[in-house]
Amino acid sequence: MDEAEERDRSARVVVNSRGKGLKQERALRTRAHILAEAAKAFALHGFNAVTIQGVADLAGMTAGAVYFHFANKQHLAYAVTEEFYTRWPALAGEVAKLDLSPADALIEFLRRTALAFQNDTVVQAGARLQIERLDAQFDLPAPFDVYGRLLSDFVGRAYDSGEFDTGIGQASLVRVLLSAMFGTQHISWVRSDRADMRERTEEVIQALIDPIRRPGTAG
Amino acid sequence: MDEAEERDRSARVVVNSRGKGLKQERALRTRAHILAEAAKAFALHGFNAVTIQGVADLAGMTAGAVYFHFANKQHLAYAVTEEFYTRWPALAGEVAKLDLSPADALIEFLRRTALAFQNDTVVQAGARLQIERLDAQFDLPAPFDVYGRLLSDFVGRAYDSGEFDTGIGQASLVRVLLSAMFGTQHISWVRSDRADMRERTEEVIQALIDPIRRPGTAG
Amino acid sequence: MDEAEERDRSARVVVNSRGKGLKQERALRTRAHILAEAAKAFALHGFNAVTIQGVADLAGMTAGAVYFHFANKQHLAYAVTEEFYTRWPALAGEVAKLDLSPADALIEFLRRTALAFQNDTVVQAGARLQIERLDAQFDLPAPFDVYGRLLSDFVGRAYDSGEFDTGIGQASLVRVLLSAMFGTQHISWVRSDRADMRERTEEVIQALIDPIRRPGTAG
Amino acid sequence: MDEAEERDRSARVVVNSRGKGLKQERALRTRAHILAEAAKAFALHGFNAVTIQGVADLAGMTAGAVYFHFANKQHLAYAVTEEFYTRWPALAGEVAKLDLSPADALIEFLRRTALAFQNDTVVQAGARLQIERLDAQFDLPAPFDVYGRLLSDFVGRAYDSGEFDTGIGQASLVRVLLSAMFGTQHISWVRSDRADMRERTEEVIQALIDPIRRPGTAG
DNA sequence: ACGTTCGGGACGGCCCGTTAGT
DNA sequence: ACTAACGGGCCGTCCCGAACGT
Repeated sequence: MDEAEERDRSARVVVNSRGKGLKQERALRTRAHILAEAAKAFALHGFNAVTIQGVADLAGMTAGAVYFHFANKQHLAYAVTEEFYTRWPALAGEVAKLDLSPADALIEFLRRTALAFQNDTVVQAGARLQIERLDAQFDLPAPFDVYGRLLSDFVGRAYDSGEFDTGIGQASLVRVLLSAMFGTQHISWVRSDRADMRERTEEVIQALIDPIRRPGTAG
Repeated sequence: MDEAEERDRSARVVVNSRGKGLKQERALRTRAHILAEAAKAFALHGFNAVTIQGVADLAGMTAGAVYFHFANKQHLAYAVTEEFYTRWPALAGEVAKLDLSPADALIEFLRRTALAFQNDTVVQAGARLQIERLDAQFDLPAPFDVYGRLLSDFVGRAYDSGEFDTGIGQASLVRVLLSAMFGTQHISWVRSDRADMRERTEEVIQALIDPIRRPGTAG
Repeated sequence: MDEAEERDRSARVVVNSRGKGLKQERALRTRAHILAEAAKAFALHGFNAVTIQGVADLAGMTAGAVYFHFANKQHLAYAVTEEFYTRWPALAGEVAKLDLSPADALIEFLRRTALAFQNDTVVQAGARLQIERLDAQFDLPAPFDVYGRLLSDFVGRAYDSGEFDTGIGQASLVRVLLSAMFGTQHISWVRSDRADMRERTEEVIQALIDPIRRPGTAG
Repeated sequence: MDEAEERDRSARVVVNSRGKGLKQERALRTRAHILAEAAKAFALHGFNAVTIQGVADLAGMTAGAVYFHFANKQHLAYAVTEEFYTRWPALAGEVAKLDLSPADALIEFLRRTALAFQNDTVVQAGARLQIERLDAQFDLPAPFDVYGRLLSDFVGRAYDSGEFDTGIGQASLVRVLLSAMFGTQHISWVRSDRADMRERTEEVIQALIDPIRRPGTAG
C-alpha cells in the first residue's frame, strides 16, 4: 500500500541515521553487495528470468533480506539502472582530465565506452534492462539521454574547435553516433559476447569521425 | 520435452495432406491468423508479458486452439521470428527489380527497411523477440545474419561499381551500417515510437554513405 | 487487470455454452463441490485462516483447479455468501407452505433458523464471513437485510392479523428480534458450538413474542 | 514455542522493579501507548489485517520496540482483550454508585454499555477480537462471561426487589438480554457504524424490560 | 531497561504454460 | 477445436529473532 512512499528502505535508513554510521556501514555494504549480484544476474538473464530468490542465493542471503533493502523486484532493477546512469558522467569526467583535443577526447570517450561494456557488469545490466523496456520506468532519465547529452558535449566542442568539417549537422552526427554505438554494443554482445567490442568501436570511429576530421588535426 | 520431435504441428499437417485441401486451407488461415495476432502481442509487450491466453483472446479462440497449431509458446515466437527473417530477402528482391545504381539500391534498401520497421508488425515483433535473447534459440539463422548478408551484397556491388571511395574497408562499412541501422531503429522506437524513423534513417545515409560517394555518382 | 470483468470463470462458461450442456454438468458439479468444501473451511476457520490450497485439498483437487472455477479467494467467499443469502427466502417459502397462523409462522421461521445454523454449513460459513467484515463486500445485499426483510414480513402479518399486542412498534420489534437471533446464534456458537441453539431460540421466543401475544391466540 | 513462558515482558518488568520507578514509568507509558494504538488498529481492521509494523508505525516506533513490550501479535491482542474485560466491572461500579432502583440500575447499565461501544476504542477492539475467534484463547475468561455475570447480578437484584414479573426465568432473561445487546451492538456497527447504537438499545429495553416491569415501579 | 537495525524463514495468493479427454 | 484440470513456481508479505547500542 501507499506505493510511491519510498523507493526502497535504504532511503529510510539514511534518513533515520543521525550520525550513527556504524551499523549502517554493514547495511550499506550488504545493499551494495546485493546490487552487484543483481546486476550480474540481470546482465546475464534479463529482468524476467531473474528471481529474487536467485539474487538472494547469489548474494548468500535469504529473499527476505533482499526485501529489506529493496521493496520489490522493480526497485532492484531501478537501483541498478540508477547506478548505470552514473557511469557515463564519471567516464566523461575522467576523459576530461586527460587534456586531449576535443576530437581526441570524443574518440577516447567512445573507446572507454567500449571498455565499460566489456568489463562493467552494471553497464551491461543497465543496457539490458533498458532494452527490455519494462513498463514502469519510474522517474529515471529517458534511455540514451544521459549518454546522448555527453556525446553532444564532446561533439560540440570538436565542432567549436574547428577540428570537424561541418558537412553534417552536429545534432545529426550525435544521433548517428549514438545509434552506431548502441547498435555496435548490442551486436557485439549477441555475436561475440562482446569479445570484438573494441575492434567494432574502432570501425565506428573510422566510419563516422575520421572522414569529417580536418587534415592536420589528427592525434 | 522430446524436443526435436517437430517444430510445430503445422508441419505434420502439411505432411499429412493428401488432397484434402479444404480443411487445410481453413487450418492454415487460422494458423496465419494466430501468428499475426501473436506478432502484435510480442511487438507490444515482449515475450514474457505475452500469455497464450492473451494471444488466444486476441485471435478470438481458446488457448487450446492455439496449442493445436503451435506446440508451445516458444514455437509461437519461433514461427514469428521465422517469418520475420523472410521479410528482408523479400525487401531486397523488390529493390533489385527497381533498376537502380548499386549505391542507390543500397539507399533504397535502407529506406524500405525503415518503412518496414514502421509498418510491419512481424518485423517489429521479430526485432523485439531477438533483442530479448530468449534462451532457446532453435536452429534459426543467427540474429542480424540475414540482414547483414543482404547489406553486404548491396555494399559489395556499390564498391565493385566504383561508386564508393575505398577509404574504409567494405566489411567494416557493412558492420557499421548494420549497427547504425539497428541502433537507429531501436532508439526511434524508444523515443518516438518510431515516428521519426525515416528522418533518422536519412541521417544515417548522410553520415555513412554520402561522404564516401564519388562525386558525380549521386542519384 | 480489467477487474470488474467477471465474477468468476463460471460466468464465462455459461456464456460460452451454446446448448452443449454436457461437459458443463461435470464442471458445475465440481464447482458446487469446491463451494461446499470451501463453506466447511470458512465456517471452521474463517476467511483468513483458509488457504486455497487447503480448500483444494479438501476438494481433492489442485489449487489450479480451484482457480479455474473461482478467480480468487475473495470470489470464493463471495460465492459462499451469495449462496448463504438464498437460504433465508427458501426457508421462508417452506414455512409459508405450512398453513400456520402468522404468529406461529414467525415462530416456526425462527425455529428453522436455529436448525439452519446448527446443520447448514453454508449458513454457518456465510454468517462467519459476514461477521469478519472483509473489505471488499462486492455488490451483495447488505448483511442482515435479507433476513431482516423476511422477519419484517412475518411480523407484519402477525400484527395485521391482530395476534400481537401493539405495545411496541413493529419495526422496533423486528430489529430487536434480529439482534437477539443474531446474538443468540453467535453466543451459542462460541459457548456450546451451537449445541444449545434450540433452547436459546425458545428463550428468545418466550422473551420477545409470548409477552405480546394476545390471549387465546396461542398455537 | 515455549508458550506458557510468560504472557509478555511487561510481567517481568514489574517483577524486576525494585524502586527504579523512573525508567519503568516511561516503559509503562510506552506500553500503554502501543496498546492504545493497537486497539485502534484492531477495532478498525481486525486481527489479521493488523500488522506489527502497522501498529509500530501508528505508535511512532519500530516493530522491534513493540516486540519488547509484547511477545508476539497474539499477546498484543490478548492484552487488548484483557483490558477490554476490565471495562464492564468498572462500568457496573459506576452505576452502583448512582443509588438507583435495581431495575433502573440495570437499564442504566445497558445505556452505558451502548455509550462504551460508541466511544471506547478498547471496547470496540475487544468485541471485534472476540468475534473473530482467534484460535489461541489464552486463559482469559470466556467471552461474554464477565458481562453476562454482571447482567445476571443486575437482573437478580431486580427480581429480588420484586420489580420484575417472574413470567420468564431469570437466567433466560439474562441470556436473551445478553444476546440482544450483543446483536444490537454488532448490527449497529455494521449498518450505521454505531451511530444508532443508543436508539437500538432503547428498543431492547422496551422490548425486554418494560413488558415485565410491575406497574408502579417505573423510574 | 529500552529501543533499533538488519536479516531469516516460511508460506500464501495467484498466474501461467501445458495436457488429458472430448 | 474446447473444457477442465494439473503442477510448478514466483512475488511479496509478515512474524519474528539476534546483534547491537544507549
